[in-house]
Amino acid sequence: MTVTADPEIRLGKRARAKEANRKAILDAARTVFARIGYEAANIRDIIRETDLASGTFYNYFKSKEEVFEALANDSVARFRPMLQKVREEAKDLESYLHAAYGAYFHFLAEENGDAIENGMPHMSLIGVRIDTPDMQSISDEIRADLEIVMEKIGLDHLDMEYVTAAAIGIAREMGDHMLKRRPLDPTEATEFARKLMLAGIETLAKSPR
Amino acid sequence: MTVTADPEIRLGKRARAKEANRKAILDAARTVFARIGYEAANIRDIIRETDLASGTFYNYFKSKEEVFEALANDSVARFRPMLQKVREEAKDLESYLHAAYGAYFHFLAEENGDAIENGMPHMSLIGVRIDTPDMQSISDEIRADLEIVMEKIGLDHLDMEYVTAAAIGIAREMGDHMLKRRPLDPTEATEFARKLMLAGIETLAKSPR
DNA sequence: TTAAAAGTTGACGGACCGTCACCTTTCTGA
DNA sequence: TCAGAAAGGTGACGGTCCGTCAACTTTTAA
Repeated sequence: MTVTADPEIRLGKRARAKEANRKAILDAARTVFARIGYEAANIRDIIRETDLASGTFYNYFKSKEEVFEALANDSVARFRPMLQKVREEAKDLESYLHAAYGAYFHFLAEENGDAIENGMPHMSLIGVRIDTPDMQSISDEIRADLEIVMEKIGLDHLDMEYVTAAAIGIAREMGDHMLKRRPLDPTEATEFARKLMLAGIETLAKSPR
Repeated sequence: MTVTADPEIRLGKRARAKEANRKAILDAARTVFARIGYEAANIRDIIRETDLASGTFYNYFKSKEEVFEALANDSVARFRPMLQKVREEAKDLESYLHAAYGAYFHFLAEENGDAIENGMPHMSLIGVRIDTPDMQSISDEIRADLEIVMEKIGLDHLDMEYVTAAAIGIAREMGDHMLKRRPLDPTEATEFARKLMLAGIETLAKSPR
């Protein structure tokens, strides 16, 4: 006899419907964005892909942009634990860069490997040139991580905002290009970025201020 | 007695009006984008800012996006000669990186220094996360330049697409942050990027393939 | 059992879209 | 110089999508 673990039971009918509707809208949006592209898509297209009425959309989201943000935040939510793991396991700067770039490029390859292909704008972290608040917070996390790692080895006198910006800029731009190559090779991209950034940081640290 | 140098004379009334209308629309667009932001702006807002009729807009541009592209291309057109100069004067990799980043960050500072401030999305190269064809061609030019400079010193066995992507990613992301700092210090950003990238490339070149 | 609360529905007024028939201005060449 | 042709400006119009809201249905809770 199940106690109260199953969402079908612990949540009322009303709450379950809400969850389902929200998910239906997000799924529909993913489908529509993939089919005709984010720019071209409109709210009616999305709602038509579900069996809900147009008015219902507005009980869940204010705009197409907000739906996009929710999808992007899903990606961020999936990525964040990886970053957490990277943070915990990193021994030094090199291993941190390796793990962080590795996590990012592999994540990107998996998220977008097939899903995109056609004209769809990047749904995951990359290229979501719409910078959502969640995105910003990832950037902040990385900066904090870098500061910790670099402080350990006495390189914390650098301009950490720029260091982080450079690290992220490399990831974003390289990521775009990596996704266009066949076969997808996130490992290659990881090695490249790691070496580049490591050498850069070490040299900057030595250079006179 | 003026011969035929003055546009007021060498062009017919018709042609002059066309130029003026086009310019009026572009100026209005710049104003409106700056005032209410690119996303929020619509074609009627732009045309209302001129003394033209709505139908006239479509004799010049197909959409708001196309206007944006024209504005972005203006920036690109202003930037391209600088890149040309950098190319001609660069002696080696270090001087090329210095000159190229310098050109970019100073250009950015001048273009956006005041003009932006409020919520306007970046109009110049940076952050125009809408990647226009002209933008792409700048990227290609830089890659070609880097290839030439690096070939001279025997570093041309690297993955030049990734080298270029990294260089541009650093510029884009650092540029965003630079613009948010007061006082604007493009020289600082230039130094940072140059050192980072130079060390990275040299190390990559030495590392076993 | 039933009244209140929550949530859904789709029709509606409003905004912006892109077009096009009409009109004004400029150009051309006789 | 002038008349017919060409270019281009105009704004009203039908169409689409927007976001809202009163009416309705379903769920909850007492």
